[in-house]
Amino acid sequence: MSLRHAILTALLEVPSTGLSLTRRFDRSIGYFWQATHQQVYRETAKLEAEALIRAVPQATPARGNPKTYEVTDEGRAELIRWVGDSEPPKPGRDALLVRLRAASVVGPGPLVDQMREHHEFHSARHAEYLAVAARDFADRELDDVARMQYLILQAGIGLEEFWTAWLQDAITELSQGAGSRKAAGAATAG
Amino acid sequence: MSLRHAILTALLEVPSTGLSLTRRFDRSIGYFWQATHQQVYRETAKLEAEALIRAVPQATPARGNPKTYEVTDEGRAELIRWVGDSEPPKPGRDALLVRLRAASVVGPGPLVDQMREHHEFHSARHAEYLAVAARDFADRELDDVARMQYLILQAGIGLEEFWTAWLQDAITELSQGAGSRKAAGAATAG
DNA sequence: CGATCCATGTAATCTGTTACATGATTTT
DNA sequence: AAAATCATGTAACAGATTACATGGATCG
Repeated sequence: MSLRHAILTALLEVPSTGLSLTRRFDRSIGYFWQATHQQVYRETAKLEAEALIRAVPQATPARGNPKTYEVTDEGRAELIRWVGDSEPPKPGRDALLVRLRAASVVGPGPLVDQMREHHEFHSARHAEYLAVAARDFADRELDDVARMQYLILQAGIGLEEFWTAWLQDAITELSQGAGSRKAAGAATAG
Repeated sequence: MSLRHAILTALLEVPSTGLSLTRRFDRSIGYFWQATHQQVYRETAKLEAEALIRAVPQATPARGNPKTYEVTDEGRAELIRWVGDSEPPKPGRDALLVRLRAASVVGPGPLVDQMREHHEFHSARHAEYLAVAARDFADRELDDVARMQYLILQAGIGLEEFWTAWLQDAITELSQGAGSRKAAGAATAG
């Protein structure tokens, strides 16, 4: 159950409304954990009911009557507890690899086009991350907090770098193979 | 909806019972798509109802009366259709990175131990993949099918390689930093 | 003949996704 | 005054997880 803890973390960093939280799930947090606004609203409602977060009273209510949340002491304690939790590592789910495996059985079809799209996506994101790294972490002394943040960013950079390279290989392979032969229904008993 | 297509692929490779399918989701398929036996049974029931797979009549029913499934022509057609489907790439969810980000706000606690476990896991899996690569793909001419399978394996190898290296870095960083200072509640508005 | 494993399933719950609803506030 | 945007939500559903149930087969 990481969503609530991602929200607690985000709110500790800076108190936010549901919508601005959602926006952050499209950006920095969303690089490794996504959530739609419905998930955010549902979860903030629960968290407020459990008194792990609370709405900050507002002097001047803005339009749409937004509620700004902040984390309570109980919320902070819960987050600290959770950080110490251990969870067995589990490999992610990757639909593209499922597709490629299917393609190895029934033939690739237009899968290469898909891969080109993915390649573009990952390569763009890679550039994005590098820009953030240059902007926020280059040429300065990093304290412990900044070093942890940099580590997270480096994970992102490394992953995008990997996928970009792998997709490039895969595209080359599939483009070459497609013309010469057709993939037959050979079996690999997993 | 990749589960059903992962199942179709697996059954095309080799007809299986629910339980042996589940086992394959612990091994080869499970390297990039996991499923519990409940998911498998539910999905095979649906697939059979939709006539995308069918139970193979058995001469000698074994214990527990297992049903062996195979893919119908409709099933194969559906899989081919799905391989051609396009789906926007979405970055995976990674609970460990959420934890690390939380740790950058409330302090790392015993997170390093977690990371050591993960490091061990990924390094073991890396070795596993390399063994498979050496056993199944070294020193032989690869046809199109084998080359696609090898591509999938290379994705696994590359990812495990990356995580192993990154975790090593992260562990070093966290071990160094932990003694000197405590992470304070500095903010990074995402 | 009790323990263990094979094989399939039900039920409840949680998490995530998609579609739609509502009202208020800017903008044009 | 209409259109677009802000902000929060409801409802329905799909997908995933966890706990438990059942009955037969084999093993010691």
